[in-house]
This record gives sequence, structure tokens and C-alpha cells, in this order.
Amino acid sequence: MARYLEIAAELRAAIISGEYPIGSVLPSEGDLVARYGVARGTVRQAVAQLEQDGVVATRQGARRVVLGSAPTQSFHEMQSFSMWAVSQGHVPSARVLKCEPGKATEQEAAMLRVPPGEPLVRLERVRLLDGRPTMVERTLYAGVVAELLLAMDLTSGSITEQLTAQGHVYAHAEHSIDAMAAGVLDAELLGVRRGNPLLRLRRLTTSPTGVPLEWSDDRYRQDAVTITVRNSMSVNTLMRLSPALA
Amino acid sequence: MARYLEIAAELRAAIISGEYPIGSVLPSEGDLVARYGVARGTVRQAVAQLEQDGVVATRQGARRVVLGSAPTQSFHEMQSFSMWAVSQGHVPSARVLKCEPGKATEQEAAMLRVPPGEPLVRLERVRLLDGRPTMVERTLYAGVVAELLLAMDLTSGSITEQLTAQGHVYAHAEHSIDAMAAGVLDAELLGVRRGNPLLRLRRLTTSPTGVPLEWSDDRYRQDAVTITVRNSMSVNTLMRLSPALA
DNA sequence: CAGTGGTCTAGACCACCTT
DNA sequence: AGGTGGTCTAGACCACTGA
Repeated sequence: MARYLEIAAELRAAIISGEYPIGSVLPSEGDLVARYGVARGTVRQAVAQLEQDGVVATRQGARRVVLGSAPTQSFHEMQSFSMWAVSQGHVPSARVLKCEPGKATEQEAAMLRVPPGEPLVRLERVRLLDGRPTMVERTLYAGVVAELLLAMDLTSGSITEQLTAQGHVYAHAEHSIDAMAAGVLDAELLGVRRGNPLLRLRRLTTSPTGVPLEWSDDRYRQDAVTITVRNSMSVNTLMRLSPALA
Repeated sequence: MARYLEIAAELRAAIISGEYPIGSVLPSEGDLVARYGVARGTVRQAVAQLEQDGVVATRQGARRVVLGSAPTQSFHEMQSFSMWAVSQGHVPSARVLKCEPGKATEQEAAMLRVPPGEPLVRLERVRLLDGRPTMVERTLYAGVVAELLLAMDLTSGSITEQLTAQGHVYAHAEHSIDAMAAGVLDAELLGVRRGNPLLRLRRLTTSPTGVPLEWSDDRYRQDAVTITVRNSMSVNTLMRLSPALA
């Protein structure tokens, strides 16, 4: 592991342990240089990590202030229902409604940002948390990922996990979040009344090189999840859009 | 402006202009060093900006790939309904339902992360977009910000803007997003039916030093907004929580 | 194997904050 | 005025990618 990541981890641990309580200040860069025996650049890389995660606040000329300990977030937990469920102490499962190869329609092609007619796989599942219907998932898989999918066990495990094991890495995702009313079909699948609120999360995921891998439309029962986002002046990935543009 | 920001801006402009189309590769760090006549560290600071915004993807050993042009996002647009509305070409306004000073109840203190009994201001407004009710906003303002608020014009402008003008800077925010059904009151205020879906966005905003400034509960008509979030393996501020923990 | 990005060093000057 | 973070330079070595 890189030295700056080790230092960042040590500082995180010190914050969690209470050595640097919320509201207190971190040692100066000079102090940390002396303590860890590294160059200033390395210390700055370490604290930049903490700043990016919203753990500390930085102002030129003043010591860094501790905002809170790092959230237990992870890109992969956000990406995968299974991993998230497990991390929350729940047992995830799935009921497959549809899994079929096909060719991209005009609309699907636009969402996946591929040419119309491209081969893809359409997957629809009801996702369960401890046996209770929680989310309806409609996913389109593109390219290589699509082919691998047809050989997988879709009811139990995490597709993401199986894809990662085979070297297909998800690197970027763009999520659109809104509220909607349950239609007849969704209501029945989730065991709620028609018209009840659902939280909809649509997502385009791409590889490290920007190649679209999947597009997903996930609809959660109103009481099933809350999404949280942190942003700050320096790190900001959050937008509010009019539906017309979304 | 710092040199690395100038370089980042130039690269952004070049991407938008089509000089570096989506999917193409950026010049190597060495090329950029030569072109701009700066040290490699400066070039790396510039491209790190682009990476953080999801504009380019980086892999060790390979040229950087262009993912897309920068979104027109801004921290302040996310923070302020007014600024966002204007940027979307709409006319924002507000109807003040309540604006009164008070002392923090047990529950309010916990949300704002201040001691119970702290002075605060409670503000409730219906926010309108081009005259149409769009969102119900319930905000608690703490400390210094609270005092300033009572002297402001609350119907027209942006509170955030007025506060910024007086040197009170919002620096960090944590948002919780979920779906809910409209109650009798919210339904009437927004002109929708009781039970209709609303998108709820709760937010704690703090100063650069981590001091809580405001807590807000915003409820949008189901068709009024979509929230979008970008995340990646390297930059991730997104979490999915069980409601019990939220 | 050459090119490229990832990490690290050592030192410099400046802008801003605190006292 | 002294301390602190922000920026920048110049050079080094390593790990990974791709032809």
C-alpha cells in the first residue's frame, strides 16, 4: 500500500479512536512530516484523501478541522444490492422475472450510449431483503458483460461480484434519483398499493475507459432505503435537474 | 487564478469544443508539461481536477480517456433553490408560511448537532417555479446565521446568496434522499392529492470549520426534480442506508 | 521494451489566518 | 510577525500498459 494511504488510514483511525475529536484540529503538515518521516507532498496526499471523504475541512492558513469520522461507504456497496444488503446485516435474494438476450432498441441504445441494434441482455428481477420484496430491478447489460451473464446464477449472488472476479471492473456510475407512483405491475411485485410512492434510481455504469456496461432502473419501496450524499465546495458530484433534462 | 486551474479549464474547453471527443485520449503528462511549460506536478493537479469531476478516466500506465464534458454542476446550485431555478431558466419565488425565532428542542438539537436550548430560527416556505408550487421547505437556522435571517427579504431572493455576501460561507453538506407520501398539509400546499409521491431531501449544512449552520427538510412534487449523482471508484460520496439508520 | 501514470523527495515562494 | 496551507519546480524510481 502507498505510504500516503497508510498515513491517511492512521489518521482516520486516530479520529475514530477519539484522539482527534470532532471539532478539534489536526496536527500541521510540518508536524506530520516530522512524525512520519516523509516529504510534505506525501502528507498532503494523505490529508487530501481525508478532505475528499469529508472527514476534515481545510482552509488556507488555518489548521485542518475534524468534521467527523469517515462513513462506511464504498463504491461497490452502492453498485450492488447484494453487497449493500450483506453490509447492513440482511440476507439478499432475487426472483428472476426475465432474462433474455436481444438487440438494443432506439431508446435502449440511447440510454446505454451504444449504437441501436447492439446485442444486449435484458434482466428483470425482484430483489428481496430477508425474504421481503424490496426493489424491482430492470437492467440492460451491454457487450462482453452481456455474454457472461447468461451463464450465471442470477437468483443468489451478486452479479457485480461475479463480473469483478472475471476481470470486468465497474469504475464510474451516474445515478438519477426521483420519486414516482407505483404502477399496477410494480405494486403487485413489491406488495404495495397502486399509486404508493417509490424511490426510483436509474444508473449508467461504465468501465474505467468509459465504455458503457449496464443501465439499470431500480424501484424501491418507499420505506426501504434512504440515499445519502455528501458534497462540499471542493468535491461535488451532485446535481438537481428538471425532469425534462434528466 | 492558479496555473493548474487555468490548465484544467483549457482542457475542459478543448473537450467541449470537440478537440478531444468522448472516448479519445488526452495528451500524456509529458506532452502537457512541454505545451504549458510547467512542472509535471502542476499538470497532474490539473488533470486530477478533471478526474474528480468525472470528465476523464485514469488508469496507471495508459493514457487518460475522455468520458464526457463537465456537468454544469455547482455546490451552490445544489444548496440554493433560487440559484438552481435561475440556472434552469425558471423564475423562483417563495411564500413564507412561518418565520420565528425559538430555542432548539431535543429533536431539533440532534438534527443540527447543537446543544438543546440553542437559539435558532424556524422558517417554512412554499417555493414556486414560474408561479407553480414546487417544493415545501422547512429549515432551521443556527447561531449567527439565525440572527441575520430575521432582517432579510425572504420572499424574493436567495438566502444563501445574501448570507454569502455577508461572509457566511456554506462549505459542506450532507443530503438524505427518500420518497414519501404527501400528507394532508403538504398535499394542500403543493396542490397535489394526499398520498401522492414526494421526493424528500433532508440536508445538514456546515461552515468550512464544520459548524452546523442549517438543517433543511425539502419536499418536492414528484414531477418537479431529478437528483443526479456521479460516483467512481476514486471519488465516492454516495451511500444507500436503511431508514432505521438514516 | 518504451511509454505512461503513480508515488515520493527536497526545496521554494506566496496568501491567508491567528495572535 | 510567525505559523499554516496553497502552489510550483525539478528530478527520481517504480508499476503497469500496450505494441
